[in-house]
Amino acid sequence: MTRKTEASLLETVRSLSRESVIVVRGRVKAEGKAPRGYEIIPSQVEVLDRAAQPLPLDPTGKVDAELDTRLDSRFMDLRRPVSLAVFRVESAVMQSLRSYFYESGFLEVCTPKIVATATEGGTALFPISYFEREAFLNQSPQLYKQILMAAGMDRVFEIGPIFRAEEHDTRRHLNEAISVDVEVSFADHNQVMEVRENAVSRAYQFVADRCQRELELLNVDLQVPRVPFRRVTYTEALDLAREAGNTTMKWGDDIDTETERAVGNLVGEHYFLTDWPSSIKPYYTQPYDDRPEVSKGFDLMHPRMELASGAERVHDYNLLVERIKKQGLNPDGFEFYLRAFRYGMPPHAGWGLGLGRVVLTMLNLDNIRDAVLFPRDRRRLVP
RNA sequence: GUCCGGAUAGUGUAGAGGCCUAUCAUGAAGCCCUGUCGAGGCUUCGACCCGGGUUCGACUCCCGGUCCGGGCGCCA
Repeated sequence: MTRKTEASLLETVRSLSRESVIVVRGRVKAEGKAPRGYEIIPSQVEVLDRAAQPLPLDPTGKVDAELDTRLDSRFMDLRRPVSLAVFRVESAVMQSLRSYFYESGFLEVCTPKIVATATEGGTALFPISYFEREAFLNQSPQLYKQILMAAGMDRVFEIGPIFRAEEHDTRRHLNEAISVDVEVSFADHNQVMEVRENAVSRAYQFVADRCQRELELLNVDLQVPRVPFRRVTYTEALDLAREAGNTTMKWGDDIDTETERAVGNLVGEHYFLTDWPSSIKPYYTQPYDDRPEVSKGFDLMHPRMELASGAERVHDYNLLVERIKKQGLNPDGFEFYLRAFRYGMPPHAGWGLGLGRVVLTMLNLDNIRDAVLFPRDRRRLVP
């Protein structure tokens, strides 16, 4: 290397701003003093793109940035290894879930996210303008998964977005989320609970095997939950919370945050909350034959929060119509859905799992926004 | 929605009526030093969210707004 080329190289390197994109050509040389044990003796340095200054946050992690600052400049935030690690883990979780479903004979499906009416009742939907009509963003693939059961697609799964226009403002809610949804024909609630605990346990194992560097960066000592997960009935959960003096709930109330947390602390690991009162579960949840006030609905719980809900579904047309009416909804609005129940609908069961919450609880993150690349909440619509 | 807390250089922070010409770190510019480190040293640059009020004097206190964080609610 001549002195002249060395001088021009030095000038190029000296003039570089931090985070500029370059190509270095040169000889790789072992060097004990270098941080990674080798150095590149450059013969050519090419500047592909010069980074502007100052940077919106410090990508080396030397100086912290608040979540809001990080989300405003997510592209820069993700250059921090700890931030990127979360999404490497998320990708591994999705890979594990997909491979598990494919191995188990599931079909992956895509259901529409633009829907005609607020058919499911209850939760608030985002209205959108659809040519000359009003339409909505779907809050769940629920009805479409069930229609596919009538189509003979006996085992389906979907990983896709769901939208909820609720004005909640917490560390565990977003207005757009990714839902992992499963529906299985000729299965009851117990069988799909097994699918779910296996899916979650395998995802943990996959991450433990494949993401050691990420877990280390994130300072997570990952415990793979063992199957079967504990089953706790709604009634037992209430009793547990009462004994601990941590609830004011009555049987039939929806479980509040305080009770949920109390039971989570007592159980201390993933568990299923089963046998919910029929009155607080949606119309498509199958009641027990011998005690219709109790349903075959279940939630998958992490000690910190709910991860997923599911149920054996009502497959009898008449019962379904009756339950829709009982919940104060108009069956006319459900015609596209109810039609699928008239010409031979197998019994079926399924569930939906919040991907962000799985990652959040797996990595013990503080805020769901940390587990989503570009989160959408009450106030944040960009980036 | 509601309650509590907060907003200071690009980023993260200290300061709680006059000690503020506002602290420290990081960063940027420059100089010096140096086979390795998040290198080091010195110099310089860069900030009090907005509007009103109280006061001789407001970054600091009061009122309103905006935005942020947390709890609860809502989340079939």
